[in-house]
Amino acid sequence: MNSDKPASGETAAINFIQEAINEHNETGRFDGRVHTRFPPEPNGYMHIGHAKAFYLNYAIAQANGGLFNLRFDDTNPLKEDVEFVESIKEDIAWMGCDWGDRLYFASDYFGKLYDYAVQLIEQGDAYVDSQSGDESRVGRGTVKVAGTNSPYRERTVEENLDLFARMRAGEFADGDHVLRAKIDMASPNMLLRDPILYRIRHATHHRTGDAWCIYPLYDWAHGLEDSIEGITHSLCSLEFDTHRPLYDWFLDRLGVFHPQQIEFARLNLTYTVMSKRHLGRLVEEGFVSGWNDPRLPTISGLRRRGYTPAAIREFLDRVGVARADSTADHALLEFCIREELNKTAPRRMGVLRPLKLVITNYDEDKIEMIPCDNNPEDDDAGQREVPFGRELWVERDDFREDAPKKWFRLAPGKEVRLKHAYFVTCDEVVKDNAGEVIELRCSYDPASRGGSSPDGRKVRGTLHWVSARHAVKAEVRLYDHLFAALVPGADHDGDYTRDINPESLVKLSDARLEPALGEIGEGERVQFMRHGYFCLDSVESAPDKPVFNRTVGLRDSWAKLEKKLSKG
RNA sequence: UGGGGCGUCGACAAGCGGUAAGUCACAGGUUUUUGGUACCUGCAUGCGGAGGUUCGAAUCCUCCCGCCCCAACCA
Repeated sequence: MNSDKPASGETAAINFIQEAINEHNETGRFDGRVHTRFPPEPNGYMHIGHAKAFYLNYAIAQANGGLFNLRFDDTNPLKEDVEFVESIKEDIAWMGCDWGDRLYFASDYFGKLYDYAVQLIEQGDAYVDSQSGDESRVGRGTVKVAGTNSPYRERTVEENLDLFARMRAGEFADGDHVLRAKIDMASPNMLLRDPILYRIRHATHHRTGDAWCIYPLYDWAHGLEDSIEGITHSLCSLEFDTHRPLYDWFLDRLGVFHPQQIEFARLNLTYTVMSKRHLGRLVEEGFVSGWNDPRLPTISGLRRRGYTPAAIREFLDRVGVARADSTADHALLEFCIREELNKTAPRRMGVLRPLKLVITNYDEDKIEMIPCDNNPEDDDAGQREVPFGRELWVERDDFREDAPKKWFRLAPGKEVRLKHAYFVTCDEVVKDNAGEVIELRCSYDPASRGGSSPDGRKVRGTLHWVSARHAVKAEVRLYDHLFAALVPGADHDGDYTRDINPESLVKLSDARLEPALGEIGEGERVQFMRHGYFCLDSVESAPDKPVFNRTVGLRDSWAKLEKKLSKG
């Protein structure tokens, strides 16, 4: 499960979509063929909710020996841009979803779509409407009141053909006319009240330039895009359920290949927001540093944070696919990345908030190279040698002047184990004028080298450490939920920015790391022992000033225990 | 004149008339040179509610309640 590509057996347990496919295979509806697609609009960055959609499409195709297309649904030149095309491709590929040579654009079908529209007009199934936007809005009625027919609804086929050709030729201004399907203005399904197929937009398209000044709308274009590509199963999110009758109507009227649209519930996650619009606002208003801010659920953010494609896929597999609105627990995502990194990430020692520890009975100039296991979970990971000397950095949080109950770590007079090295006992606490502890003076037991004593005495606490003389200085960034609320905005009338967690990013600029961490490469993931999993920040890290991101912390049962003790 | 979708443990989610899987979370314990990991145990007499059909109902029927989506020339 650690490869970049999903294993074939990895795909999720059978779900209702696979059941539908099984049924189609039995009846021979698609001749046993399974062909899916992911149709993003290039107007923003991909987030983990999109990942659910494209991974589902990809996995379903894989599981059935089928094909998966990537198709950009670029029918609205006002909102779309090539910048997004590239980032979307990068994110989908990174997730291991391979579209082979099947990269398509809805804009490639503009000519065919136009011809189909002409066919519809000729059949008497579409007409040019010349009402203003306001008029047609009023005419559509409301959810409880039937709409009324447009005064232009009964134009002749010839007139419609002429007007439509002139729309395409650029004879009219934006908004002068639209092409509408002639369905039923009284339908209880609002979408069937003569939906608009084309609007006039004198805008330059990022791919077709100025070749067109009329652009198709989603409902008209989407089913045909699927049909043209021979898609068998058109998977989309729940809100398109009411669009399905329209999807079917166009395909039936045109008599073309007819894929099956199937809707599933989109992914929501606790402690975050998940829509391009909401994420975009966070970026634009500076609540985060960009679309790839490590606190965002964007694919680029998760990547920068240190998440792996396999862990995200595992998460998606565990969440499953169903039709009920749901909000997955963010803790499950964290579980998945911990599960993988525990098995794969080399262990290293890093002191985040340094406190000097001096071993008074250790020779001033002596340096020992201490062999340390790279990963107790992986027998093949081997060992590395870490320099040890008289002056060390240890974690400030690992010392308490007044040790609480069940405290296993450093305190005056207490003995602890320095991981892989020696037992040390805290003899003296040195403070500055302000009363701040600035140094611990300890003595070590030379017989305890390697971390165990020949007399067999037990030491409960094991601490990580870094030789002061060899330490690499670095900045470390600790991340927490971007929002403090389970469902951001729920208690503030939807204004999720009011639930922003002020401590979602903590920068520690004075961390001291073992030498091996000075040579780590981008994309490598390590465990800082007793802290969590970290990687180099791909944006702001520099060779002379490394910056590490915490992907996720280790479980901290001491923190829980202490909380309980202080309450009890 | 409204239409559509959905309600099974704190969160996901199996279940498809034969007597409530699993995972995360949570709680307790064992092991431990990471208070990590691993392992063990516990966690729905109950399936939104009320009736009904049946030997038997989360599964079928009826009514009710709740939540989500639809009135962009967005997707």
